[in-house]
Amino acid sequence: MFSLSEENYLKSIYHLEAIHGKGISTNSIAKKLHTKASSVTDMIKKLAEKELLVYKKYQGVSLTKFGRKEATNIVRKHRLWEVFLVDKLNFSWDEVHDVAEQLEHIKSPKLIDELDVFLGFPKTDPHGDPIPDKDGNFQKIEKKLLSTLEENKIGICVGVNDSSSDFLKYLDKNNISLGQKIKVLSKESFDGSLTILINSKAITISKKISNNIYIQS
Amino acid sequence: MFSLSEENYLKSIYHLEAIHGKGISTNSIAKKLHTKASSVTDMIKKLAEKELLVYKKYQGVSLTKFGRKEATNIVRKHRLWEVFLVDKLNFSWDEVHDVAEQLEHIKSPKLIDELDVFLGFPKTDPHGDPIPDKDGNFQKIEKKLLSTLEENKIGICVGVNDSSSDFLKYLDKNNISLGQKIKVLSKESFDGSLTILINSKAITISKKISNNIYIQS
DNA sequence: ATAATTTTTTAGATAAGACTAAAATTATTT
DNA sequence: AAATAATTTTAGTCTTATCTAAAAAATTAT
Repeated sequence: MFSLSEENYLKSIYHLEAIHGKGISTNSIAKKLHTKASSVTDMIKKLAEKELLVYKKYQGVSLTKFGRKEATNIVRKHRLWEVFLVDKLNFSWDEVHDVAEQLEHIKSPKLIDELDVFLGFPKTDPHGDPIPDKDGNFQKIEKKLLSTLEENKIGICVGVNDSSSDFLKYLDKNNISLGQKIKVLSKESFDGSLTILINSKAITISKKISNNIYIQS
Repeated sequence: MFSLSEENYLKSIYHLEAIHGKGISTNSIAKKLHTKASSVTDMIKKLAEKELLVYKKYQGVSLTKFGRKEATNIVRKHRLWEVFLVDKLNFSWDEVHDVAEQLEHIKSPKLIDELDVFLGFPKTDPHGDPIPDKDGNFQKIEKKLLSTLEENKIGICVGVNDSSSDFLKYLDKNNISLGQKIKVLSKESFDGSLTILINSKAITISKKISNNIYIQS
């Protein structure tokens, strides 16, 4: 069993590896966890001791197989709870993160497996992210950034890159949700902004927005 | 917001007050929490500082109105989660305690109120204990110990005094569950053991058992 | 009413996890 | 290749919640 803090480090390193590959820097972990580099050094020593990751001074860390398994399980729990909150308790997708952040640390294998059954073995969470099964396996979702879609092409929104409440509320306001069809009407080369068609209504979104929406085309 | 430890102290003192009235001793709290008296003294000083309870050296403690409100809310959360586990996730009544003990500390008013809605505003938990509503009110359940029932009288099981897994499993084995009709066939005055009728089958139970079963008659 | 016992509190120590400040190492410039 | 900058680690401190051992107060027994 690992402490709440240890689990949060594991999860952060897992997410960082998903983006940057192996060899995660002390500073990047500190930034992600809103903590100080010195605190990170202390903790990664402990996690290395427990064989959850490999650490060499000044060289960053990489999760071991064991560490990745533990991290995946935390992600599984987080995402299943998110589905529960949205599907059963009327939470909207911008409200689930903080609560799931707490629920993911509850220790009970039966709880999470029964929750999985109860929810009907969902494959993705409310933001389109894949949910690992009991064994840690999950399907990679085919997706690309809306910002890479060409003019006059159509895509289906399948995920978001930013799960902050602010961003999600912006999407709600503009009727952008998972499964939504999006057509790129035009692309402004100067600032990368897009004019897109949603439910036969044209709106213009900034590059920053289109860089945080995943689509399938 | 209170820490996990603070919440556990509040809850324990709340339960002790329900049995023994005001003025809970340091030692009894220590026993309940499996901790040492000196640790309790430290903590109750802190809780008194926060006006959750009243404390005078060597005199024990009593919850303030504020402290009781907080404690009641933790109990509400614990019991609602127990209902969730049994009704929705196929837990049996002897499996819920440890998990609910963790879940009760999740901080999200929306979570618990939506859970209440989702469960259909249950009035009692799987052990027959009342669930406080949002405002902390709950109905007192009319009940007495099975051990006080006279020969040839009939009662309905409405609760248990001991929620340990061992005791609950014993009840399962003997088909004693909430709502079960129980008739006292005979009472042995020497050791207080009872012979009772359950589903037209007679069994004999010890005084210790009958002292932990609540009935309505 | 005094002695013995039990309970409670105080004092000082420990572990986890965070912090600041300074030192060590690595990376980047010029 | 040396100087500067950035990153990482170390050393020492703090807080929370625990503990043990000893002192103080309250209770019980003689």
